[in-house]
Amino acid sequence: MSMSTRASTVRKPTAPAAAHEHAVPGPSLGLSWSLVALLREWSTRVEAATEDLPDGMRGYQVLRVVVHDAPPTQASLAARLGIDRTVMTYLIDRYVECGFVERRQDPADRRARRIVATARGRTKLAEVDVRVADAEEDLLSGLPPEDRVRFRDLLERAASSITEDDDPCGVVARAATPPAG
Amino acid sequence: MSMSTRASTVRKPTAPAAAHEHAVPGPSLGLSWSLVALLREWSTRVEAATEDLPDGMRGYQVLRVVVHDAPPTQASLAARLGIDRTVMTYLIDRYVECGFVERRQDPADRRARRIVATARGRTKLAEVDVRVADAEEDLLSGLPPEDRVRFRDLLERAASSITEDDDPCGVVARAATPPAG
DNA sequence: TGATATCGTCTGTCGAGCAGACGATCGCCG
DNA sequence: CGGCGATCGTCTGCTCGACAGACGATATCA
Repeated sequence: MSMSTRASTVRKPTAPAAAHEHAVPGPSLGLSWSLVALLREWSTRVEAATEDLPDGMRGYQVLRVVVHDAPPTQASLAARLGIDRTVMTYLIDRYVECGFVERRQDPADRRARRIVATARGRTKLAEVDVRVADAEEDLLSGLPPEDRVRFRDLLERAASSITEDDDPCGVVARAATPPAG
Repeated sequence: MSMSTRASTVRKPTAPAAAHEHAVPGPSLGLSWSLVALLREWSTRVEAATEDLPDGMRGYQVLRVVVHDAPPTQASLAARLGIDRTVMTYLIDRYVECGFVERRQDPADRRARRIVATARGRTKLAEVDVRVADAEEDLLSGLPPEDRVRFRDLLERAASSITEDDDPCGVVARAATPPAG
């Protein structure tokens, strides 16, 4: 769908815990506001939970994919997570340094490097996973348990519906439709 | 809670729509993944919807507060949205240039400038609001309408529970607390 | 009145992301 | 077999945004 390079400038809001204004707008400033608020808090917490991992949350996402998927190449990782290749290079560098992953020549394509997780990397991920899950549960502590479950479910469905739509051929095509038919 | 300056590095993932790997991990990579995915798509779309506003989505948030609240000072705006004061300065600058807002001396405190929206600013906001709402609705198009409503509701409740918990004194204090000692 | 804190502004520095070029390798096609 | 374009990972240089710090103006308190 090629949103072009346009969208940028969304950098993380810094949030140095500075606010504390008494002029809280109160309720319902729209979906945007809720999402932004939730996101800010979420990223703060997850960032804290992943602080001993290189590149914080982003590195966490990378490690996650590396561990759960078949050893991906740097390019596929980059594409999947929306990270630049050049960035992926030194991101992986740091993970190699820490002994969390290894670069291996793909015997089938000697240009590519397969990124595989070390035992240490897996252990670390498991550990951080717990902290992250914890932080997330904490994040939703304002909701009664049943609603949390519902929320997670809806969120997941919404997200998966997106990642599928990502490809214009997507949902339909995957069955048996010739592209642009 | 003072997360210190630590949490950074969360910059927006670029998302040049490059992926299209067939190795979609399938279901349930956790809340993180869903949130990240949803967020990425959301910010791409909202960014597009707010592209003719200075500073994109962030500027949009600012304008929103300016229009809906009593004229805030730059400092309160900055604190509220987690933006640095020095950044807020030139952000407002641009909005003044565009004629969307005005700076007015606060008669009660001549250091502070009250940011007030112009008629033009209000109009523009209304226009962008529609586009954003549109984009958001589009974002959830993968969910049946009833679920969208439920999702919005849950999201909003989760968010508001957070912004209140934000300040430990928060809800209670808002009644009658002297400003910062 | 003087001391201290806050508001908004300006300047300098730092770091991250991105474009572009490069060597190595693949795959294709003649 | 040998050339040709494309791709992978890397490196380099540039650009842009965030943040620290200093500054004048003003408020507040002693």
